[in-house]
Amino acid sequence: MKILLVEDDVFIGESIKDYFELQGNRVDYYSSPIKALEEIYPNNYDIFLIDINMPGMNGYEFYKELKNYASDVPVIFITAYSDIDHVEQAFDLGAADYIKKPFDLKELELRVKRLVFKKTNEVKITENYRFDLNKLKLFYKDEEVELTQNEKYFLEILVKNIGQVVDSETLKDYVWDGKDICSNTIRTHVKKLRNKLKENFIKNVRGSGYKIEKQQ
Amino acid sequence: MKILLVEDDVFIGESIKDYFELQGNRVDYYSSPIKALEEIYPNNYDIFLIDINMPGMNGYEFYKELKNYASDVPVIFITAYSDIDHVEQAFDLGAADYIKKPFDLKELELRVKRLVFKKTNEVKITENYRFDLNKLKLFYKDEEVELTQNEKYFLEILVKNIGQVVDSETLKDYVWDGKDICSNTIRTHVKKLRNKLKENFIKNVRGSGYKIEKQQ
DNA sequence: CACTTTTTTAACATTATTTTAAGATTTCAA
DNA sequence: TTGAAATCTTAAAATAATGTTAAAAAAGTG
Repeated sequence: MKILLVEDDVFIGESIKDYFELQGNRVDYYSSPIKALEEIYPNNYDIFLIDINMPGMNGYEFYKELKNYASDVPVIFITAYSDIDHVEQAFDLGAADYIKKPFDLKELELRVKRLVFKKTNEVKITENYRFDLNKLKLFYKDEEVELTQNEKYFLEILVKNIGQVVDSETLKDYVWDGKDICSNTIRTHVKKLRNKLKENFIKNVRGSGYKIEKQQ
Repeated sequence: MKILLVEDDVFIGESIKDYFELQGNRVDYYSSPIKALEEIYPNNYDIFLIDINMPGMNGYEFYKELKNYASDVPVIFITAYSDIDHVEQAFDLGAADYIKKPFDLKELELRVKRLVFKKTNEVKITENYRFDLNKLKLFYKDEEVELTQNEKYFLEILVKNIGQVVDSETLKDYVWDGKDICSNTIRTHVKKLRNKLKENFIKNVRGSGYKIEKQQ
């Protein structure tokens, strides 16, 4: 799971980051929303944790920006306020949840898990293929398909967005962590991956990116 | 909005019913899940509000039944428990949300509204065709029509100005980013697009440009 | 270090899309 | 009715995106 955390109180921020990283998650922590906007690809996250009261740009405005690029990523607003108006504003913006300070980290974990692991962690790709989003493992009829690290990340982001196109900027950022790679690298990886598959469920959408078709 | 409410505590049940009915909604309230199962048609509701701890049949079991007939209706579980096992069980079942007792009715309202009035950015073009302005996808009766990049942009600008003529300067500027293209290019694209459609909703307005007629 | 595996690059092949050109058809007004 | 302008249609050329292959570079392993 990859988390974007934006919280101006560095003590709270670091605590949350440590807590989730200890459980094997990836946490990108920013204490300033402005800085975050400059550096991130919103689509790469499973969830946003955003403080509402921050200097420079408040959490609502910040989320409005993110939403343009990642309308499907759930957000939990962290707030020191408790009045219903703030809750309402949050929900109007499409918030998935909100949590009031001070809170127990365990409670935050519950709320995060509730949103992120909405569905089962195994996603059915085709009749025979399924992908385990926790263990990043691909199975063909109960038999594991051996994947390299990059292939795992590649499938992870595709499976997370199953039915939707994942563009190459998102792929670069997610699989290669923003590193500058040659234009061919993605294509070569797709080729290698396809070679390992008995059915080619990795579809290219010309001019946009790659996707896995959603089953019905 | 039509709500199914199943809650064994009659005081809470009636309060919720009154609250939502005051706002012009219809609420079918049952204090017993067994009774509810005998009388209702699950598919008639926009949302289910289900208490978890009920005598006779708990909320999870009750929802499992409903789900067979109405898998798309979102459910909010009402619970007095706060431990993770219950939350997990709820979400394994596909719960859209849960809310802990005691809660503010306004908060429940916000959570309900968020689920029921999810905003979409889909524009109806004809009886069978609709266009998603977020994802730039065209659908014919729930089936996506494959479009090339330029075709997507072309439809986007037409749909955004539905009912109005879009002149060729605007088209050039929007689809081709101002690039100098031969006078025939637009026509060829229109032709290709029309070939993909079962109904021709792209009308030419001689001397002006193209438009999509507004539905009523 | 020597070996294997994985990742990246480069060069070229293939395919899909976009654009152009040129003839056919439609439309509208004189 | 007729001619010019606009639009439609078709095919083919030009361009751009993706696919393929092999080999070099980098990373991991004992």
